[in-house]
Amino acid sequence: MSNTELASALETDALTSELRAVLGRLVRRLRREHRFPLTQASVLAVLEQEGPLSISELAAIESVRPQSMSQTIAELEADGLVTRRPDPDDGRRTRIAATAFGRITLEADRAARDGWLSGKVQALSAEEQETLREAVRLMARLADGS
Amino acid sequence: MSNTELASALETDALTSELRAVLGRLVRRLRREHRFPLTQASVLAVLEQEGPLSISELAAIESVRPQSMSQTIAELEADGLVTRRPDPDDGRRTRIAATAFGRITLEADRAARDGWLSGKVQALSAEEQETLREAVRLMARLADGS
DNA sequence: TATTGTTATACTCTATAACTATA
DNA sequence: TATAGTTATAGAGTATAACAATA
Repeated sequence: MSNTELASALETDALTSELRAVLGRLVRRLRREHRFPLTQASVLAVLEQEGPLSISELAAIESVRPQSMSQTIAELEADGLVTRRPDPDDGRRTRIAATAFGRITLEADRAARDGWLSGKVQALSAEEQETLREAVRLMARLADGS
Repeated sequence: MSNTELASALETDALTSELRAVLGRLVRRLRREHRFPLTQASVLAVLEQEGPLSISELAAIESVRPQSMSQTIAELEADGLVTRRPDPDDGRRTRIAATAFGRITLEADRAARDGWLSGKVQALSAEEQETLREAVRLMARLADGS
């Protein structure tokens, strides 16, 4: 490895470490702004956007195991935030949908939590927002790629 | 609010949602690549870089409560990855340091975990890496700001 | 057999409350 | 009183293993 390549690799390692550190801090910060659990809010937001989905579909979207999603949905249902209906075409599947109460709760949570982050994001300049937008695409590739 | 402002706010909200979603997926992905727990690895890396630190200092760096850090350090110590020595100047403080075994273990973990992420980051173009670098700075402001 | 989903169990990670010891 | 740290307890979030029901 040449000196130039070595220097480049060290810079990449530093970037990687910093990325990992800031991810942790940002997730923890976001968690502290909550009304109800972060995962539940995330699932509810997906359901509101995408309409009724099955447990497996939700698990794939969130990159968690179906068993974990099953638990999350059970909690949301116990709180009256989602309903489950049998899929008319496939007896194995369940169609999960947000309730009206779920949508209202999500909106209230957004005002508190995303509200905090949205405010922060809005305070960034247009150029900074564009940088963040590109970085989100890059991070999605990192997270979802093979 | 004008139509232009409304459109801008909606775009910011979308960016915020996507940022939140990708953070979750990336953290989970990173967790799956582990040898030993993510938090422990993070603390060990700080200790290796910054030398001996107290529980409170580590808690501040990681943005967690001192009680939580106390628990993390107890686990690291039980595994022989760090040592604790009384601070000679302040009887209340403890100086936490990485052991030789801790440094070796961290290196092995990096090969597996940061190795995975580093490889991903290195696969990005120079421009993309620069975007990510800027975004890390922005996210640090979001996470650590008031 | 393959897919969908559940239940049981355990581990990671973090928090709050209540406490001790030192400054 | 204020600061550093610990212990106890609880809750969020996720995983693996074992299982039942349906395709």
